This record gives sequence, C-alpha cells and structure tokens, in this order.
Amino acid sequence: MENDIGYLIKQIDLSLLKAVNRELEAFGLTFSQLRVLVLLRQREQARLMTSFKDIELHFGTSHTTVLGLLRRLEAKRFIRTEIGQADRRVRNVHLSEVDPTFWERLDANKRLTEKRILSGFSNEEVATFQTFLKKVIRNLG
Amino acid sequence: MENDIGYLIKQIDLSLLKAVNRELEAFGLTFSQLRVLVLLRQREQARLMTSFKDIELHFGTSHTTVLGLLRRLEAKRFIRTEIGQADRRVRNVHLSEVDPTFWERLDANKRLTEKRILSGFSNEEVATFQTFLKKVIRNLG
DNA sequence: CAAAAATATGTATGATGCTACATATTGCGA
DNA sequence: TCGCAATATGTAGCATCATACATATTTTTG
Repeated sequence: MENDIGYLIKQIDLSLLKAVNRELEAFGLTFSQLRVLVLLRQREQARLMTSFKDIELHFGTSHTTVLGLLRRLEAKRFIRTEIGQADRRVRNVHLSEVDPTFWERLDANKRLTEKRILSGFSNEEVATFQTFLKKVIRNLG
Repeated sequence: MENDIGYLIKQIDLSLLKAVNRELEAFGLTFSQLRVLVLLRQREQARLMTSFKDIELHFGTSHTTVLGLLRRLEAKRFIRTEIGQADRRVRNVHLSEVDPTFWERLDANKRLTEKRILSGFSNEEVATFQTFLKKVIRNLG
C-alpha cells in the first residue's frame, strides 16, 4: 500500500503544497496562482494573447477552477482582464506591472525549493526522474 | 519551467485525482476517503485503536481536514466513531462491516490504476521510481 | 489541590479542485 | 436569414486542503 505510486504522489503533493504555499505567503500568492502567473509571463514574452479558455486547456483543470484563480488574482491586482474585441464571448488576461525584482525573487525561491526537493539526487537521477514523471503524465492524459 | 519537479508532481496529482475519483464514484468514495479506510483496515488488522489524532499524524494533514473526511465517511456509514473511555478528549474510529467483496473490488481497481500509471515502465524502473518518490518525501518531511 | 499548560476535538472561513446547470455570443446549415 | 449547435464564461453547491480561534478534558506544576 505504502509503496503505491499513486499514494506516494499524493503524499508528495500534500507536503509540497504546504511547503510552497508557506514560502509564497511573502508574495501574497499561492502555488496555483503562481502557476497561472508563470504561464501568463511565458505567453506575453511570446506575444500571445491569453483567454480564460487558454489557461483552462493548458492546465487541464475545469473552467470554474480557472475562474476562481483569476478572480482572486485580479482582486489582488496581479492581473487585469478584458472582454475580447473580436469575439465578445472570450475574456483576455494581462499581467500587471510588477516590481522589477518580483520575478527574480520568485525564481530564486523556486530554485531553492527544487534544490530541497532534489537533495541527494545526482544530475542523472534528476533527468531520469523527470522522464518518469513525464511518462506518467502521458499515461494519465 | 515545464521541467520543474514541483510542477510535474502537481500536474500528476491533478490528473490522478480526476481519474481515481471517477473510478471510485462507483464505490461512493473519494481518493482521500479511501486512503483513510485503507489506513483503518491496516490498523484494525494490527489490532490498533485509531483516534482522529492518529489519522492526522499519519497523513500529515491538518486536523480539520481529518474532521471533514471522517464526518462524511460516518454520514455514509463506512465508519462509526465513539468517545474514548480512558481519555474522553479522544474520539476513536471503527470500520463498519462491509460487503465481503468490497476490499477485493477496491484492490482490483487499484491494481488496474497502478498498471495504467506505470504503463511502459520496466520492473526495475518502477523500483527506481519508488525510491525517488520516497526520497522526495523524506526531503520534504 | 487549584491554576496553568498541554492535548484533542470542534467551528468558522477561505482557497482550490469538481460537476451540473445557466447565459451570452458566435457560427453554421437548412 | 433564421434557428440551432457550439463555444466561452458565469453561478451554485460540494469535497478537500488550510489557518485561526474556541472548547473540553487531562496533565503538570506551584
């Protein structure tokens, strides 16, 4: 039982969530909210418009989950949203301007967390681990 | 970003949760509720009394989470609870009697899910994967 | 032994996930 | 073009996680 991959993953997710959310408290963010901001940043750097639907498809979550995340991110002014001009069904999302050190501090934080998670892993093992995890994602997809 | 172990784990947890909960619907259970029942079964086989606190410590979740899980399991008659005789602060949990095929069907289901998760993995790879996951749990603990 | 600390459970509230249903807009086929 | 299907977003309500605070009981301690 205690060796089941599903149970192990669940346990890691619980511990990780607790650890990461505690660290992100200083930024006024949660792990899930951060994942949305990271995606938005990537897409803006690639000059891509992002709708609620795009976010839903990217994470594979329900659209109602995305609504809640964006509602709270907008309330905290991390993003702003606007109704699409071409298609008035869609609502597009834009990152607000942030303190220039914001992303640097987040990235530093993330590197520390990854280091902690992977403490005692060799570079090869990390690569193997990533391969395994990605394979599981494909198997579940 | 997309290679970060934390993000990959989160993604697997999301997909797994959706898949497993869909399967467990037939049993009237969720993944988290099942984890509690499995623990209770193990402890009863070992002739151990189990309090709310024991469950909280085992999973490393908050006690309020455990309260909610047990409240719903009791409402569905999977368990019953009673105030401790020696120490009236504690509340002990007992499994109800179930259809004798209940655990067999659950186990069969779990084996199928594990097989799906680990499709394309060799036996050696599975063992390595388990080692990695357990190491991460230790690193986060 | 009485007051204080520790422990276990309970309540309230918020965030993140879900399904089911509702609404608004677009697009497409008869 | 008109109506219907498809699409995107929104609302309601539930489960599972959290923190903060409250209550009841036991234990410790002065």
